[in-house]
Parts: sequence; C-alpha cells; structure tokens
Amino acid sequence: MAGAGASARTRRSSTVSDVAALAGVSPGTVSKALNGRGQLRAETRRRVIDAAQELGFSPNLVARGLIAGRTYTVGVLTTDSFGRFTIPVMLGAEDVMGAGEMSMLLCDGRGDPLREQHYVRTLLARRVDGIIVTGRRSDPRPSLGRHLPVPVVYALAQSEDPGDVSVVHDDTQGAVLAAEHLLATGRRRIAHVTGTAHHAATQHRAAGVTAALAAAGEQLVGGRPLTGEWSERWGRDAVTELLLRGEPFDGVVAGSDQVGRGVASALREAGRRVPEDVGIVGFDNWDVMAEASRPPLTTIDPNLTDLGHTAASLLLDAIGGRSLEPGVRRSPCRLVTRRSTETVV
Amino acid sequence: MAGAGASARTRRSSTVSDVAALAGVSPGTVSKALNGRGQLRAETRRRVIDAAQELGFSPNLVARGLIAGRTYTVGVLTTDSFGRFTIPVMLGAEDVMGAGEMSMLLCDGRGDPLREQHYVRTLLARRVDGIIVTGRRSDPRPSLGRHLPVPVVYALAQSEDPGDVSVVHDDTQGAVLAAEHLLATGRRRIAHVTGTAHHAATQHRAAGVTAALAAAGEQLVGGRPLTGEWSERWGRDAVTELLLRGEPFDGVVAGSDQVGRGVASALREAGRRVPEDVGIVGFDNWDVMAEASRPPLTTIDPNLTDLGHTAASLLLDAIGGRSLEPGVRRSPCRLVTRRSTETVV
DNA sequence: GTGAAAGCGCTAACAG
DNA sequence: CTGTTAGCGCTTTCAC
Repeated sequence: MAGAGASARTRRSSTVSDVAALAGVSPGTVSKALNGRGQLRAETRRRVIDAAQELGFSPNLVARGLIAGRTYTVGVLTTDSFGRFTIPVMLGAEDVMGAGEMSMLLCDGRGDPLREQHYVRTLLARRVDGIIVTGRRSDPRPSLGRHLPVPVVYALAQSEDPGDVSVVHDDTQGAVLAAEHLLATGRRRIAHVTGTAHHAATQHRAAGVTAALAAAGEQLVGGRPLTGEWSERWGRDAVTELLLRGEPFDGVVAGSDQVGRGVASALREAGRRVPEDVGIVGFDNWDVMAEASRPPLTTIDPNLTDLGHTAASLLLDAIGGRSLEPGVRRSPCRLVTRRSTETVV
Repeated sequence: MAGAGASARTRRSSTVSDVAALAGVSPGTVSKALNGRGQLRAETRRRVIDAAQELGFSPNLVARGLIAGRTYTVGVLTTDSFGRFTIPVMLGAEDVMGAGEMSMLLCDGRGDPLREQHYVRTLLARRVDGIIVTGRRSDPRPSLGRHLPVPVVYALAQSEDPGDVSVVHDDTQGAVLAAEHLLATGRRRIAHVTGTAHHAATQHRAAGVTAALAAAGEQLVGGRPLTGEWSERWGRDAVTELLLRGEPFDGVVAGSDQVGRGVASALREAGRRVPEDVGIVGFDNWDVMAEASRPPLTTIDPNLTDLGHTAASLLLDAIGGRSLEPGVRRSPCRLVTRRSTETVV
C-alpha cells in the first residue's frame, strides 16, 4: 500500500527518447508524430502513438516551456487574502484560462506589501506569462509597477496607476439600478444606509443613489447617506436612528446585503412591513445573506464571475501580443429581484 | 504608456551567460557565485553579484526545475469549487508551502469527474511535486488512484481508498465538545437540530452529541436528531416543531452556524430567552453568521487552517521521501464561546 | 520521410 | 579558484 505507492513514485516517467527507442525511431520523429507536425508516414505516426500509449508517456511541459520561452501559466496575486469577493472572480478567470490550457499559480499577499513584492519576484522567476492582481476591496491600490516583463491586469482591485489595466464592477451604475428599481416600484422617500464612509465603493454607491433620485426629482431622506460599517448590526442601528428622527421613508438602498438584512430585521421588529411599507434593495447578491433575510432581499449583483472572465480575456489578449488600452474598465451590475421589493397586487 | 509597457515586455530577461559576460567569468562560475556553492574568491563572487544586480538577473526556475527533476510546485485540486470551507484549508496550506518556497497551482474540478481527470493529467504534465485534493464536503470521494507518480493528500475531502492519506476535522469530537459544553453550563434536556441526513458530517456530529449525552446519563430530546437542511430557515422550522411537541428542552446543539442562527431567532421570537432559558451551540465558527446571530453563537471551530497546515506538511514530508502512514487523520475541533451559552451570574 | 545536431537556461562534474 | 563540458526533455532546423 504505502510501499506500492512509494515504488510507483520512484519510477521515472518516460521521455521522448524512451518512446523513440520503443517505436524504433528518433526522438525528433516522436516529437513530430505526437504533435502532428512535419511529414510522416501514417504508419510511423501510428507506431509512435502506440509506443507512447504503452509507456504512458506524458510530455514534460517544463521542458517544453523552456524552449517556448513561456509557461502557459499566469500568476494570481491577491492583495488581501481570498474570500467571498475574490472567489467568483477567480472562478471566472479559471473558465477562460482553462479553455486556453493555461494554469493559475496562486499567491496570497495577505495585505502585506513586502510579501506581495516577494510573490511578484517568485512569479517572475517562474516565468509566468502574465499576472492577475485581485483583492477584496475595490479601492485603488499601489501598482505593481510599469517595468514588469509580463502583462498585468487588476481585477476588482484597481491600480492607482492609470497606465495599468484595471477591471472593476460599476458601483455607481449598480446603485442607480437599485434606486431606480425602488422608484419604479412606487417608492419616493428613499434612504441610503451604507458601510464605511471612506471606501471607494461606499462613495460610488452613494453617488449613484443620489444621482438616480435627483433624476426623478427626489433627494435622499435625511439629505445624505447614513454611513457606518458593513454589518447587520449597523443596518439595525441605522433603522433605529431613522425611526427616531421621525422623517417618513418608504425605501432603503442598503450598501450591502449584510446591512440590508439588518435593515430588514429591524423594520420587521419595529412593525413596519417589508415590502408593503418599505422596500429594500441590498448590494452584492451574497446568496446566503440575501436569501436568509426576512423577507429575502432584492439586491444588486456585481457579476464578479463575468469580471473574472473579462480580466482573464484581457490578460490572454495581452499575452498574445495585443496591446491593451490602459485605464479602468467598469463592468455593469445587474438587478436581482426578491421579495423585499415586491409590489403588492 | 501602453507603448512603454510593451517595449519593456519584449526585452528578453537576462541569463547566466549575460551575467557571466558582464562579470567577465564563465556561466558555471555565475551559478556557483549566486547559489553560494563551490570555492570562489570573495572578490569574484562580489563581481558576479554586482553584475547580476545590474542586469536585474532573476534565475529561470523553469530551467532549474528541468535539471532538478522537480518544480517546487504542488497542485491543489478541488472536488467541488472553492468556498467558505476550502479557503481556510488553502490558506493554511499556503502558509506551509510558502515557507518552503513552493507554489500552488490551482484547479477547480467543479464536481465533474471528467474535468478532474483532465486536471490531474495537466498537473502531472506540469510535473508538480505533489497534489492536495480538497472539497467542500467531507464525505468520502473517489480516489485519484494509487498509480500516480507523485504523492497525494486529501484535505477536508476524504478519499474512499483507505490506502490514501486523508486529513479531515473530527466531527464527532467537535460534537462531543458542543454537548459537553451545554452540560457544563447546566443544561440537561438537549436537542440536536442538524442538516442533511445522509451527509457524513451530519452522522458523525449526531453520534458525538448522542455519545456525550449518554456519558452524562442523558439522551436527546425527542430521542433522535432533527435532520433537515443546512439553512437558517430549517433551524427556525425545527424550533417550531420542537415547541409544538411540547417536550421541554434547555439546550440545542445545532449542526451548523446557519441552523444555529435560525434556532436562535425562532426562540427569540417565541419568547424563549437565549442563553437564560435555552443554550445554543453552533458548528463551523463561520464568523459572519455566528456573530450576527442574536445572541452571538457559541460554536465549534473545525480549525480548517490547521487542517491545511497538516495536509501541506504531510505532503511536503512525502515529497521529501518520507513514506506516510496511509489512512484518515482526524484533526481536533475547538470550542469558541459566545453569548448563546453564557451562564447567568 | 526520417535522423542528427543544436539549443532553451541552468547546474554538476571534472579539468586545469 | 575558475573554465569547460555535458545534459535535464523537448523541439526545430537542416541534411540525407
């Protein structure tokens, strides 16, 4: 068992020369036969393929990479650990990479710039064909630098350097969608309960809500967003505050699904009916939150998997030699409706 | 901008020969100087290092790997996508791998055995030194096979083949911890509200709770666990059911934090005080759930990061030539106390 | 059609 | 002490 495994493990895997010997041809011929290049007699090709099969030959991609000068590998470097936001981006990227027979090398910066620099060096030493930088926050982050020998795309994490290529979801557009949906379902007095004031996402979302309301001749209840933290607790506290102020409201754009869920539960406990008296739209489409909320939350989906697709496609283009337009690309968000904004029949 | 980037990108990175030429020595000497091997005059070493520095030389690890016959890379293959459970395992693994200058190549099987087989071939063709198989569920899964040329460790996902090396957290021990904690805080009539009946985790946890109660001369309220699904909604429904039955209870071991949160909220709404009237222990220590619960949940932490450490260390050992004891290793869970089981003063 | 030879970038072994 | 040579496994001319 353990012994068997160990013995299997010590057996050196076979090479083109082994295959060549068995097929009675030269290594060069094996290469041509197996890769469908050159002019070979069908019978020779057959013999080589059979020999390869028999030996369980699997070409050494390391050796191939050495010749090709590329590795068919990209590095994925996170600013600040993996999590709920980075995963979908990576899965999206993997869809695209996998199709191109590219693999992804994973590095987690853990929010430490030194660690990050170390990883960049490692990735370059491993001769990755390109790098995707990602991270939980969309706030601009320091660039890896312009001098790198391979193309870099920032996904979700945006580079401070406008000369870099960044892809982020469009928070402003998402927030507009949220506010317009509340307006469309008949609400007029809309509040915005959101997260940490200094986050870029917070500011963009607030701008979107404000703009959408202005376009409809309305303005935010209370005149400005209620900023706090990205938690359910803050969502609940904010509702208490709103009710205390006494200013009437019939809609809330929440800065996140967690905040939205807090808002929903506080309203419920205060005897306000959702969606009859107040409509709520969350942000993130974090299914487990949005669906466990009572009622389930209508929310804005930032389409992070698509974002990953886009980032990976751009990177592949750049690796393929296409020169990319530098700057920030914003990919659109999508409205997902659930009970919290249903209109009563 | 784009142009500058592109031009930098076309510049071939320098090689040992370039450094050798600049330093006025031979390539072999460069290798020795840079790797601190062999006997060199300090001054020569200095000159080589300076030259390398000047050229921004970074050794090509692909070439090095070709010689060494290993790549200092391990493959991480997930059974069924990444998520809440696999992430901590991977972070734990990365801690260990990073220290050994090993990188991780990521593949996501997406629950498709064909896709998985494809990835295994890819990883082997890339000559990874070993493979970590992981996945969201701890139920035994088909082995990748015993014939692989590199060692494999199953982390969180357990292999069906007892000849493989698997590391999983100890659900039974965790459940014992949960039940004992409720007993220790003075509860006697304890119910178990848990998830999908046929999951291995469900069964192990139920066995643990039952055993701990038996050891204290008690048995489960209702005689057997209430199985349902891994959701808050089921936690709430189960409480309704329990209350309807009328059988008194003062403690609940929940099969997950989501279920636990559902239990907490239903009890709250039914006017039962937590922790005064009923104590609740969750499972998973999913912070966002456990902390947002009212009251916050005491829970069992499966220590997945440690599990990742262990898996990676085992794999490194195996790569280093140590032959591993096959079988399943169970790593212990830990109790994390929060308000839901606080004893009143 | 097929083989021989050179070389990707690096290191190890052996000369000198 | 340092240079030369050979070779990791593969592909790619270029002869034959």
